[in-house]
Parts: sequence; C-alpha cells; structure tokens
Amino acid sequence: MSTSQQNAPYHHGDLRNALLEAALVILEREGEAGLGLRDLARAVGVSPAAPYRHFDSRAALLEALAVTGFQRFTRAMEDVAEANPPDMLPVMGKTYVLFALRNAALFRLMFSPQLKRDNRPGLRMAADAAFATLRHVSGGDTSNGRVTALAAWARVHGLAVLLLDGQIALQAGEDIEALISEIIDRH
Amino acid sequence: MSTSQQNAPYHHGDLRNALLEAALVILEREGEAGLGLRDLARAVGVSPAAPYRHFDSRAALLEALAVTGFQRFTRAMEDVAEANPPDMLPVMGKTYVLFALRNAALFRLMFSPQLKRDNRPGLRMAADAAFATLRHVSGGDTSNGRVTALAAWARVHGLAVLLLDGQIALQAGEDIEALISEIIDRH
DNA sequence: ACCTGAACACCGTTCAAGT
DNA sequence: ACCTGAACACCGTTCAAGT
Repeated sequence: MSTSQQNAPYHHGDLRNALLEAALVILEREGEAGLGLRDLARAVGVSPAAPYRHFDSRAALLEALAVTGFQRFTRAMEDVAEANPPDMLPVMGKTYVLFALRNAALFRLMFSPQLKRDNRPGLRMAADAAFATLRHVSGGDTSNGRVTALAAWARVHGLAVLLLDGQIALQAGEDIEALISEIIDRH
Repeated sequence: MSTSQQNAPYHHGDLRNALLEAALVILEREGEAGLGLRDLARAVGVSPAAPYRHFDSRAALLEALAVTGFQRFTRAMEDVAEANPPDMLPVMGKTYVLFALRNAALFRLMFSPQLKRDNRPGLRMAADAAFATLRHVSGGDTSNGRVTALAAWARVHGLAVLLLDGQIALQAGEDIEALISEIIDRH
C-alpha cells in the first residue's frame, strides 16, 4: 500500500524523470508493446493526460528512452576504450554484446523501425555519437579499413541480436560469455 | 471504385488467403504497427469481426505472416544451394542479405520479439527449418566448425539488420550490392 | 507552470444473430 | 460453415478547467 501516490502530491516535482525511470522498468519487464502511456501514468500515480506536459506523444517518450539507451551504450564503450586494454577490439565486441543481453528491450528499442519511420533527429544524433566511438577505435576512418571495420561491426551486432532472439542454441551446460568470446576471437 | 467489394459476396470464398495477401502489402507499406485488423478487414471488404473466423487474434495473423516469411526465405536458400555454385557460402550470404532488404518488414516480423514473447511453436518450427539449411551447408553440424559457422552467420545477419536500419552509411554513388559482396568476401 | 476530468476517435475482441 | 452488427473494455490524444 501507499507505494507510489504518497498523499497525492499535486505538483509531482520531477514527473519527467519519474516517468522515464518507471518506463525503463516496465520496458524491460513487459517489452515495448506492453509500455502504455496510461499504464505508465498509473504506475507513477498521475492522471492519463499528465505525461503530455513532458512528452508530445508515446513515440516521443520511446525516443527519449532510446536516446538514453544510446548514451549508456556510448558510456560503456568509452569506459573500455579508456581502460586501454592490450587488444582493444575483442573486448569492445564483448562489451557490445553483453550490453545488448543485459538491456534487451532497451537495445531493441534503440534500433526500433517504428522510431526510424518518423525520422527523429535526436535519435539519429545519439546513434551517430555512439557508433563514432566504434569507428574511431576500429580504424573505420581510413578508407582502407572501412570494409574490415564494417565486417567486424556486422559480426558483433549480428551476434547480439541472434542471441537476443534466442536463435543461437546453447549446448548443454555451455557458458554464454565463453561462446561470445570464442565467436568474437575467431578471425 | 468497386475495387474490392464486388457486389458484397456474402461468403468471400477464400477469405483467409485474401487476408494474408492484403496483409503482406500493408505490412511492407506501413510497417507492422500500421497493420490493424480493422484496416485489413476494410481493405478486403469484410466486417471487422470476419478475420476472427480464420485467425484467433492479431498475433496469430502476424505469426502466419512470419511463417510464410520463413518459408520464402528457406526457398531462396535452397534455390541457391541447388544451383550448386563453386563457392557456396558467399553467394548464400548475399542471398540472405538481399532477401532481408527486399522483404524488409517481413524479415523484421520473422524476428519480432512480440511474437517470441508468447512462444509460438509454428514460428519456432519454421525458423528452425530455415536455419537448418544454413547449418547443413556451412558445416555447422561438425562440432569443430560450429564456432566458425556461427561467426559467419552472425556477420551476415548483422549486415542485414544494420543495412535494414540504415545504420551503415553508403559513400557517394556507392552500389549497395557491391558493398555487401565486399563485406561478405572479407575473411 | 503543471496537473486533472471528461471527452473523442479509435482499437482488438466477443457474441448473438443472420445467410 | 462463414459472415454481420452491435457492443465491451481499452487505447492515445485533446482540451477546458483547476491549483
């Protein structure tokens, strides 16, 4: 009882962030389709119309979530780049795949075709910033290494989504992180 | 005028197939989110409740579409396997990616997390049959080549979805099929 | 400036009734 | 056996009105 509407606080104070936080929880638990604006408002203890003071539409809310997803992703990539490990590429690849597995619904939202349909510039910018990190470290700037860099990116990204979709069958007792390492280290 | 409801044909005759065909068209034009059961019924010239004689729910309709997607995909893969080209793997990879690009919405539906959420056995079976073709030709059966086969699959699948999402920027005047070949042929 | 209440047009789905 | 008409509970969204 009295979990989320402590004495009906008229002006919520920080409704925007409360909505985003609750949305992330619902997103990972129910998936994108299960994240309704009315459910979200209910979860935060506010009227169905209240979210519209902070987001133009449901799509705008989803975009905001996807943008924070790209920001977290960028952060994770920069962290391993700064740690400056001896062979950078494989450990970045593992970080990429593990980020996807640990933030499944968020990762999928980052690449959602529905958001892409109405060209959202904020999303595009966040995505570009995220992938710039990759290009920088993988030598994708030089026109020579471009194809090699794209091939490596495709392998890592493909591994992430195939694992996410449960398309890659694990063998009995097989450790998923070990498999990821094996696949990424195979050149 | 008189495009789709020729004199109100009481018993449509083959409503199930008419629904599936119209759904494929709407799907590629509007995306999955734009494919409503009521719109679909309207497009075929039938009442909003009529589709329920042939599909239990909207999800069941989407599943049927995804299954035919996997069947078409399997067909495309078997066709190139039977042509028996000298170096089979690269041309299968190109077929894979081009199938995704030419059936964008359908391909995405085949891997839709929403359908996966309610474990649909028909979908799982169709997907397994499709990927069995790949395993057979890529030597993924032998425990030795498994990791190599998974790495190749991941690269091809990743390339498909990155291109689909417009994440791979084409250079000025660059031919997309040429780029696909370059990336796939890079070992 | 931020939120509520009530309304609007729309869904997916159900069910009695028609042919 | 297959389809219609009308209804139900639910959305996302809008807008006047409240604080």
